[in-house]
Amino acid sequence: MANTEDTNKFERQRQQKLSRIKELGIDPYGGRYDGVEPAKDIKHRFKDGDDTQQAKCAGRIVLLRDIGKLIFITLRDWSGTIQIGLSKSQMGEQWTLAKLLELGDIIGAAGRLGKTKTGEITVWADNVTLLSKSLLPPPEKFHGLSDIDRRFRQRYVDLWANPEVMELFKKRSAIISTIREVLKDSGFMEVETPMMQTIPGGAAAKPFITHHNSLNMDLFLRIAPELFLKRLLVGGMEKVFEINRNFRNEGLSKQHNPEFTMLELYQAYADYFGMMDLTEQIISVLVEKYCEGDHVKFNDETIDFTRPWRRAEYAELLKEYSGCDIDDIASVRAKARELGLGEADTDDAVVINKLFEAVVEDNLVNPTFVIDYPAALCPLTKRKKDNPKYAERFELFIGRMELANAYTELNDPDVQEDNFKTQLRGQEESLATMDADFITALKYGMPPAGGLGIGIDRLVMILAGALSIREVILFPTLRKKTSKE
RNA sequence: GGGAGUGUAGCUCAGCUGGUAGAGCAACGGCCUUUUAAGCCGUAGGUCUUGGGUUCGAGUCCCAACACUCUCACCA
Repeated sequence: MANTEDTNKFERQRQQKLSRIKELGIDPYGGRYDGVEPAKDIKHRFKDGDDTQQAKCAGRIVLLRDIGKLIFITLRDWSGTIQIGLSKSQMGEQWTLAKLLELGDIIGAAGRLGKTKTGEITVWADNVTLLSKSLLPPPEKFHGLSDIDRRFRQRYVDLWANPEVMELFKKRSAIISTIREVLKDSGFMEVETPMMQTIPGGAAAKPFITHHNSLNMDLFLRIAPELFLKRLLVGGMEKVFEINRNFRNEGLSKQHNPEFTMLELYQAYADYFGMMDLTEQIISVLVEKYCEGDHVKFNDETIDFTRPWRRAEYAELLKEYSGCDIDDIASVRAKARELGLGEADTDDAVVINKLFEAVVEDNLVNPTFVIDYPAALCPLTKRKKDNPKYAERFELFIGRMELANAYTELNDPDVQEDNFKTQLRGQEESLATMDADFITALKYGMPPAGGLGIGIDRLVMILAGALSIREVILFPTLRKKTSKE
């Protein structure tokens, strides 16, 4: 791998160039460089035929064509690329430096803006500044860096060697900004609640444990912000949201990273139908803004975002895809057994849900709100008034992935306390660990409310066409490198 | 944790049924003032992930370890 003795021979060669540059009295690591214009803007403002135009830019050398007394450089900055032309006759003393430049170096260049014979907009530099000498060889110029492990470990190389990666993360950032705008325009306030909690609650997941020295106590990295955001409802914040990390100590997959970004929001006096409308609205805005049309390609399929999105009852979908009636628990168990889902010593609700996950979820390509979950699976959710077997909850599926989860929040402290005490068999982690202070908060009175969680990483995957969650997280969780370096 | 696959030059990859390692790019030395993955001539670069084994002989076959990928399990 990298950084072995073999690599060092390349590094040594570059070190020698570094020495020669220093001997010329040039600082190889530059400094402040003012007045730089993005490459994209330079190209955009270029007017053909006007040879009085000047330009100044800075970036990394990604291609270099040395034709003797003339050097063409493709410079990449944050906005794109632009060609720099260096000619011996125009550069004078700086020609020595020009000949020492190589792939990967970061330079600044200023001079006349013009075109070459072949029509390429070019900055004919009369001044070149070395801003940072690169000491390691860059990846292959055409294929870029494709070793997937190295791409994630050395994202700093991936980002400039593979421009589409940079574009993806710009898009991610823009998506999150848009979400914030939409919510703020709707009167929501952004808040931050503890990432380190003494009781990990709000979801069924194994937490990471850490320790605080001077308090001498264990803390848990949060698996969800839910119980704190609801405390804010009690406090009188009527529309709150948080976009931040959750941590779950579970397996990794194309859809699971141990730390992932969630939007959670709570709206007083709303319910899960209100959350459905809001979800559809937010995501539709994003599709409109960041996708071409409302039919989005994802994983060789087309997702149809045309509104309104399908709303289907949990029981109805279970019937549709498994043939089982949710109330006929014997047939549900039989089917689960048939599929090898392990239903012994497991509560009915858990078996039903295992079957649902095995049979239904993988079919939901177009946006689908699955509504009215079995109440036993939803300890933090208000039950349906007309049918208390079910809870006022939905999950949104897109592209066979669970993207959002929402419900009418339970605000009855007595029911909540009972739910906390109920432990379902077959479910390793309790859905809701007893949090006495949360019950106390509810006893002061929490307004009826709708709550919504949207998995931001998965949403970005859909909108950007990324098939793995690690493609949309800058530094995904990886195994520690033990061998070599 | 189970299963499948992959690991060869700095990078991207070839290497058939076992006979002692190749290309392109990058590098190094030349030539070249309008190139576009520039071109041409030349040079150098490898404990074929690691450790065992089979064999006269292993990049190639077998076993094990390590890493990565996919997949199943796990997973609001």
